[in-house]
Amino acid sequence: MTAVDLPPPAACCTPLHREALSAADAQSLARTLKALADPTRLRLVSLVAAHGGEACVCDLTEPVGLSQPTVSHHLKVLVDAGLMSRDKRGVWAYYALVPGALDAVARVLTTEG
Amino acid sequence: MTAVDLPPPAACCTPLHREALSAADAQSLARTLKALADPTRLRLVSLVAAHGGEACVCDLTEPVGLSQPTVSHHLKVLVDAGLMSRDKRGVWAYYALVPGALDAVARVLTTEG
DNA sequence: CCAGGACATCGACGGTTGTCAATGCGTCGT
DNA sequence: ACGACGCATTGACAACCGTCGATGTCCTGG
Repeated sequence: MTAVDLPPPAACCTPLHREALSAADAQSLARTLKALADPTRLRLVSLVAAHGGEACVCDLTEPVGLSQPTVSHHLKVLVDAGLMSRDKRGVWAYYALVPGALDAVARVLTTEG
Repeated sequence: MTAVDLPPPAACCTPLHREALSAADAQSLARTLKALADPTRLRLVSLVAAHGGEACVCDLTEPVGLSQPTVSHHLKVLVDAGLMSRDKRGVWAYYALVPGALDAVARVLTTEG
């Protein structure tokens, strides 16, 4: 894996309701949204947030009721999308929300103002 | 199609960063996000918004560069997700954003405040 | 009534995705 | 040094998704 497909920041730029999205921007935003568009990953995000902003895989496997490899896979998707960060400390890998990443997505979707 | 899987309003309820999402809420929100997590559908949304809030299929087919059945399919997905509305007037079918639907999604994702 | 246009639906096909069991890799006690 | 633990990676498989061409349906104009 060459990490060639790193998304820019997260869901950069365009307000979505002001001007027609370019094909490239649409693809970039879609990649971020696709990372969120899964019940398991949404639960992982909210579990991490409710767990004090940080949690290791072992904290998450049981609540979501899936196998450890599957949870690891989902967390990797979230990290690759720039929504979460991974910090390996000793034997444990701590996952945390990237501050502002979700808000950036929300801002693109907002049509108010 | 029995329209059995109508999503509640759109992406109801839970703030996502306050409490752990229930499995049901996660599934509901994921369904809405999945409707948005496609480059073509994002462009359709922004095209409709930039087109004065309303557009017919014939206005959208050429800008996205896809076949008419494909565009119709994507629009149906957006309508089923509660993000767009369809109004058939004569021969044409006019699609419009459901006011507040995108903002509801954005509000769930926001972690500020 | 008939021809044509706008849109929806159907059937099919390739690519992607979510899941698991099995396995590999570091790290910590003992 | 060795075994146990936490996590990542791999390979496989079923289910789903985006796309198209072909066809069906409804409205309009002549």
